[in-house]
Amino acid sequence: MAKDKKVEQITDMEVDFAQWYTDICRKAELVEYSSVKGFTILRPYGYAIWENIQRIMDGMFKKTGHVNVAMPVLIPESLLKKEGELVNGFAPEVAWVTMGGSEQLEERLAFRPTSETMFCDHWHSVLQSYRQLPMLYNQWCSVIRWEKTTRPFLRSREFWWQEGHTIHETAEEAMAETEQQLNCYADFCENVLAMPVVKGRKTEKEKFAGAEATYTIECMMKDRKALQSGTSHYFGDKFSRAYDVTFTGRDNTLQYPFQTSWGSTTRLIGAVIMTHGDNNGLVLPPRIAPVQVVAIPIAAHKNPEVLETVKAILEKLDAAGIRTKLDVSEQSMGWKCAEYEMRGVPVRLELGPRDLENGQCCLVRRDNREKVFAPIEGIGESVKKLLDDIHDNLYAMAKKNLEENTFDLTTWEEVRDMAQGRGGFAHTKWCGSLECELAMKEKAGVSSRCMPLEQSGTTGKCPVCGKECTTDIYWGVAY
RNA sequence: CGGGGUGUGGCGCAGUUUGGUAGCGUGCUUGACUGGGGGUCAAGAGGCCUCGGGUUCAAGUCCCGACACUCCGACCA
Repeated sequence: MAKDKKVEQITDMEVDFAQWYTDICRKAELVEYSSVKGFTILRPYGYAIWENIQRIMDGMFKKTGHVNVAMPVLIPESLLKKEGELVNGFAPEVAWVTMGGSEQLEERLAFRPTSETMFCDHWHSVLQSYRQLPMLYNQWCSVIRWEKTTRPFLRSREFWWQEGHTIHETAEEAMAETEQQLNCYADFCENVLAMPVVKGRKTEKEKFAGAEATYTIECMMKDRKALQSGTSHYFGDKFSRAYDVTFTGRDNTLQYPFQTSWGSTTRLIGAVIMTHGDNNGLVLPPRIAPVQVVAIPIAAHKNPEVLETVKAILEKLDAAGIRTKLDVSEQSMGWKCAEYEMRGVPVRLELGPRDLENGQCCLVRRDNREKVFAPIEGIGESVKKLLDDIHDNLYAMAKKNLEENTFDLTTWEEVRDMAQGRGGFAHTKWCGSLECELAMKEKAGVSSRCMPLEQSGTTGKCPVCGKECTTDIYWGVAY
């Protein structure tokens, strides 16, 4: 069939999931490789998705009192090195500036891999009193980490993100902030990206360099691998002490503030691709889709009324706050259908002479390709509802994938068999030892994803050493 | 950083085994016909064959060396 022609350009996900992913990134024109390895160009369509993510997430941050700032991109080596764990954690992947013009620099400067140090340095100079706390900062920027191997959105040497950094008077406040922002990410993923998440805490081995506790949201991709999609860290007063950030407290003593940081990145776009995409291409959750409805007039040359009506409909949709696009190009019907499916546009609106007579238009949804005819009267409301239905259905399908591929297991052999088979998340008990965690990697081929915030409270046996323990934990193969 | 794969018009590839004028599909341009799922025909434009050495009368093809992309590991968001 001719309709499958375009599809042939995208490798089937069952044949080669990695190739399928790369095909979508390129063919849907989200990214292009640049001339520097690991540095990708976000093309207009890909960047438009990121802009929608930014706009919505930024609104959520601001609702909880956060303000945006912009920190320098370069960090002096001496500043970066003040906190040992952070340095050790990031040392292998820092890129350095050593020349200024033709002069060798006195001290080399790091491209920021993350900005904790810059924020601390700044707070050191501006913080004086408890009355200034909390400071709830965020910045949208890119960071550089010299990764060994790279993939669009999932792992690149430069990536775009937001990093929130906050300082608080008390440990309790900071811990509450850490949790609040983790929940913010979870809400965003579920309500905006239609991706269910597992919320939990990272093990000592997996936590952020320098953090006292790292929390994460883990998502399951269609190949049943795990993708960490956002993280929130509690630092205690570790960095404050290392960077000498102090304030005078209510009792007139000098104190160290308690700190958090939290981040999410353009990797979210990769998560969306691998959560909702199919063999026809990208499937975008309506709330971040740059184009929510694409209108295709049919046989418009035969009857000028067709185009007029389509334009009138689009005006109504625009008025209802729906992002639309009109395609009057000379391409054939089939071409347009395949094209917008590949680009993941949630709804295609078709209107031809036949529909004109019936006072209706044809709506085709991307998620399940279902066709419905809707009266032109009240089109704004019906499309709005359709977009919500698509969101709900995408969420339900992703939830099903997560639930059907999460298994309660008791031995490492079972976990190994699962990981080497179809894959998925293994839910087990864990004694808490690094030895057993490493053994799971070594013997079962999985890494710990997180200890879920909702712990069952039951007692069971560690799948490696067999010791009685209570901690619930998820394992999986991760990106 | 270890192991594979691939570099040829914009994109996807053949040609490399056995050296001998640079090919195909698609896309692009122009025109006509079409038009409810990648339509038909015609005429065109477009190539330091990744880069650098070497062998040869002659290299896309053989030899040596770089580089890039990509996949699988290890590491990370």
